[in-house]
Amino acid sequence: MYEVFFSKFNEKVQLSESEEYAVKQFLTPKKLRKRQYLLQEGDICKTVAFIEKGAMRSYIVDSNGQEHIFSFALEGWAIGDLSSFLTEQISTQNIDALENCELVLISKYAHDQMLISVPKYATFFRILMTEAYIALQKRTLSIISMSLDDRYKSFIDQYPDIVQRVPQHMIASHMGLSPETLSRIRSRIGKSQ
Amino acid sequence: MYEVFFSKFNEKVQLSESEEYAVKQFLTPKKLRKRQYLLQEGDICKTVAFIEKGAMRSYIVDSNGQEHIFSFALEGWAIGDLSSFLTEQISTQNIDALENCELVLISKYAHDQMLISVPKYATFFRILMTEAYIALQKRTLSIISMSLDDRYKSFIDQYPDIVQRVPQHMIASHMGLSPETLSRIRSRIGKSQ
DNA sequence: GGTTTATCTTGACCAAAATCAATAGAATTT
DNA sequence: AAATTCTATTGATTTTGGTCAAGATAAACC
Repeated sequence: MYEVFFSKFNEKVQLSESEEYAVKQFLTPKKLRKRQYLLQEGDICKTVAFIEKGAMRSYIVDSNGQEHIFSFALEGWAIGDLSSFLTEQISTQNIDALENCELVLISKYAHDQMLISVPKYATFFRILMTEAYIALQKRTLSIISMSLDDRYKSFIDQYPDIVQRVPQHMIASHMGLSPETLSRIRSRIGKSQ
Repeated sequence: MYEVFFSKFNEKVQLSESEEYAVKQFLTPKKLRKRQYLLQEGDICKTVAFIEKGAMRSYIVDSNGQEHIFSFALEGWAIGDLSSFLTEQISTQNIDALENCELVLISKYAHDQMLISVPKYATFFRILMTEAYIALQKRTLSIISMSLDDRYKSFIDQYPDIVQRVPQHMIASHMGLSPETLSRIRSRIGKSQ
């Protein structure tokens, strides 16, 4: 149990047996069926979810009722509304399962406790946070500086597994485009993948 | 010296006198004249800069030679190419001063040392990192889901000081727009500010 | 197995932003 | 003080992506 989680953890910060045991006490397993919600807007994000198996997404709904996907997450990734989780304010995001999922949940209480009592958790969290920031920075740079064709090419290059497992119109939504436009981009660049 | 830096630090994590002294040993003051570079693309980002006074920006240049501003930073903010800083790979970003600046520099060596020897620095860095991520997430959400008018309104609302101190065409660049389009947005919404 | 629903593509048309160009006022430089 | 550079606005035109609509295929559901 928790194989993917601890393999990721040990890849970033090496844990001893006893440390691993200590962390384990704070974790909760959870299964989610496809289309089930982990978080709905208006609620407070009470847990961060680490994905052992499956695929999830987070999205917001704008004033016209249109969905906009903020992020995808596959095995080995974490998902949650960090802003709501840390401040305990209500969230504007929705998070649901794109496939049946096996998750490892970390509650706010568990998170706060581990930050205090398991120094390596603080390190692990800092590293994940930094990596997430760098990835988001890269995405922002590509939005403000690249052509749509290049943005899509770089996306399939960086996340081929997402392209394979997620419907195309959701990738369009993630890029801030209409499905029709993404379809035309693909035909322009030769439907690679 | 370092007033703004330590006031920010203590706001996030309270330091004792001796801890403050320990941190001080790792800091380097630096003044930059307007238009001077802190980092040029092709170089490795060797320091993170904390701004005591002045204004800076980071930007990338695309394949057509066009500049795209990634971020602004004023007093109390930090700036640097985190990806290059942490991995010690060459940077694609340029960082320069928009006004004469007084900076506090933290080198990679100082950063690594403090992470090990000053636990509260690790906490401080984790908190800054988390806040930066949340801000960038908010920006990304606004890009994929809001109208340009609303994005600009929310920008002047959130960063009135930047709007006042930075030329309009740079704000257009930061939003990924042409200067003409931003000018037209302003005339549409009534030139607020 | 057959129906319904989801997904993707393509075309026609429309709306929005980019580009090109000209102007004018501010701010810097010399 | 004059000249130069930077900045912002406005108009005309072009380009790009969005919207609407129809059709085709594939997948999920009963």
